[in-house]
Amino acid sequence: MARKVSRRGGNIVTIHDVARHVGVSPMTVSRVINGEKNVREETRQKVMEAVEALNYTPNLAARSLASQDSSRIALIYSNPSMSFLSELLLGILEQSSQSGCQLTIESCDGPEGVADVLDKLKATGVDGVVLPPPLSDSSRVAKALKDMKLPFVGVATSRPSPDAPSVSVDDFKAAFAMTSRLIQLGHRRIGFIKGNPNSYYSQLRYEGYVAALAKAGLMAEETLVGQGYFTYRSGFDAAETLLVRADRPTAVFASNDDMAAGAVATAHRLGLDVPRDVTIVGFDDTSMASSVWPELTTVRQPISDMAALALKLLLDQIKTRRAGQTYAPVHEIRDFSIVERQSSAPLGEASTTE
Amino acid sequence: MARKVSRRGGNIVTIHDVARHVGVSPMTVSRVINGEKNVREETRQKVMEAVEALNYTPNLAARSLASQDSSRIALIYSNPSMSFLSELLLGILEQSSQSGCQLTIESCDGPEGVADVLDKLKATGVDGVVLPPPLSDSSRVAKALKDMKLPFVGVATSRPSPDAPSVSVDDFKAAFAMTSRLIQLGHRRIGFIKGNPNSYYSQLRYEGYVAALAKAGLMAEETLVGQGYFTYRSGFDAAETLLVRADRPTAVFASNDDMAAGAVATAHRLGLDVPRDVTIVGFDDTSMASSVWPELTTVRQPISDMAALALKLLLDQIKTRRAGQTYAPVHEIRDFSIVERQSSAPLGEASTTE
DNA sequence: ATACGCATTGATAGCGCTACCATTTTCAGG
DNA sequence: CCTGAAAATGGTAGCGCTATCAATGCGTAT
Repeated sequence: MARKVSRRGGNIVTIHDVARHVGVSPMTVSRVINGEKNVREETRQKVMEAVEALNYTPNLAARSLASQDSSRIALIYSNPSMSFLSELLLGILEQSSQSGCQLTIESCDGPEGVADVLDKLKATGVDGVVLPPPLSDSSRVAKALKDMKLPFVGVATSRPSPDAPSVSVDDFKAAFAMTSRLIQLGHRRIGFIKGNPNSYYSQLRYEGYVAALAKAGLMAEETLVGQGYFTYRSGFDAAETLLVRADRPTAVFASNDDMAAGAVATAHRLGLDVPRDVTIVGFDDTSMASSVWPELTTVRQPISDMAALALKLLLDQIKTRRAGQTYAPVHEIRDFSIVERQSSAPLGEASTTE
Repeated sequence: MARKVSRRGGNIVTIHDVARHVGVSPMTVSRVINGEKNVREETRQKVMEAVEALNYTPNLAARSLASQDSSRIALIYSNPSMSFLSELLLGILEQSSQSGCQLTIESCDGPEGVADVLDKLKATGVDGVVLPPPLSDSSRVAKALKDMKLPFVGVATSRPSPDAPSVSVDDFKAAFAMTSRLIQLGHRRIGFIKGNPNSYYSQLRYEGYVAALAKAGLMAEETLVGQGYFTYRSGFDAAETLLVRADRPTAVFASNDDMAAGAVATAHRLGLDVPRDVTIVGFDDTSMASSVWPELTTVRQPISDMAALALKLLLDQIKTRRAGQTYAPVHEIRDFSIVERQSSAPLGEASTTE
């Protein structure tokens, strides 16, 4: 009998082919590719080589069907800072295609709108939910999810729910580090633009700023702090108050990139050069940061990684729950970093670029 | 024997349950949910009702395993205007989860870098590729894909490959429409900021602008046209040349949103109010358009829909090819629309908002 | 040497769905 | 009423993988 021709493109290589090639059972191959123990090192090696040689890639559909772990997970977002969202999607997509889970993306209008989405999801049947900010910060949403007994995970939350895992950076520490960096650059009058007062992480960022100033023996002057709402426009407006003053700050730390970009626009409008006349820095390192000019110095969160990890945690949680065990939520903290671009400069230094 | 408890969350409903409920065979149910003919109307009705009643949703993993149509498709992007990308992702994701195909996202550095990515993909085995701009415009990439006999689809291409399907808007017509709108608002001196000269759609947008002017009996003055490269910075710079002149244009049409945002920044820097002193409009309606202030009037492309459709076309193509038939590429044109926000105003009108 | 425990491997039986072919039903025309 | 073809439906056999448990091999305590 002739070998059946696969209808799949080129990928006719199955686990059986690999098994035959090595001379073991498919089961052993399965164990190797899933990284289980109880496989002799020698065997593992041989299988690995065969996988490499035959260019085998597991069929995710078959895998999730067989292992019954195909989960439907939903990502619910509101107030999409698109740039944040896209990075998030990138990370989550990668992970989901690796884990072979079905992703649904839903949007809603703020924490209030979540209820509707949840109802809809309940009808279609989801197994878990990923919550980016600002939803991840809402205890109301957390409660709703908990009531539905739906596992979820928060991404970039500063106030993680005690019931659900989360992945975030240390907002306080990050804001502290950025502020310290500005001080190190020689700045003493450092302005700050707060984010939405409802957000806990907004609060943390502010506290980090204050703490860094304090450590350097500086005081957080109220007149140097503006209130924003994480939008470009709010940064634009808040910056005006800060920058029209004669004794304006030499540096402004906006607590997200959108507001920093708005602040830069205001600086320009007031005839101030950035960074020559004023240093402006942001937070998040969304695509906004590198698409405006001058490109923003900012605090980078590894959003994509965080999202991937979050999904993994969620899947773990679901698995654990299905096994009937109780899940102890873990709260992962990722490292941030400070990316220095063209919007910041040491105090008093004449010019930087061109 | 006790009913086996499913390990899946809530979704224990299988095609068998539905079949039993109606009193038909699973096969019939399968036919109904896949919209095949050869099912009596009466039967179809009953099955539909049962599906509804039991809240059945097909298991995609099982489906794609059984039907052998699980395709791996890759989205390759370069020069990610993140905002564009994220909209694209949203659309493609939705479609892919419906179609049960595996998505991989790959990035590369311009058309030159595609070769490497392609090699990698070839190794892991993909069945098709989705190409957003600017890659979708590159005949070099198209050729490489064709040589590999790898099906692909272009999103937002103005110069579709004769061998592959594509989805796009009519860039010429859109630019024509926007320019006409500016004329209708009373503007006569209308500047234009071109995009990257390598992009064909950039060319088309420019031609649309010129044609609209011509139709209104206006001439496209060379001094009113700036050269940009689709980046914020390039719009920022190009706008300066246009706007410092005493006889500056009263409106500037930048051929994408990033450049328009850059132009707005320049206008502000020069002490011009937008839109009071100058109207500035963009193209694409990416998130950039609504995150800057004033929010940009722009040409909206339904990116998300286009991406979803593109994926569908790609999957069709793959299916057709597998069936051994020849595929005649279709080129879909989607409708654009003009979204008027705060960055445009009728000529001479004192103020608009606040 | 015998037995026991542990690490390693293999055989079997599906996961939920659909392709394929066999079977039954339906209904026109004779 | 019969015949034959088309329409409608059902039965069977996997898709590629993994859970489960049985079987093997090996080292060590008895």
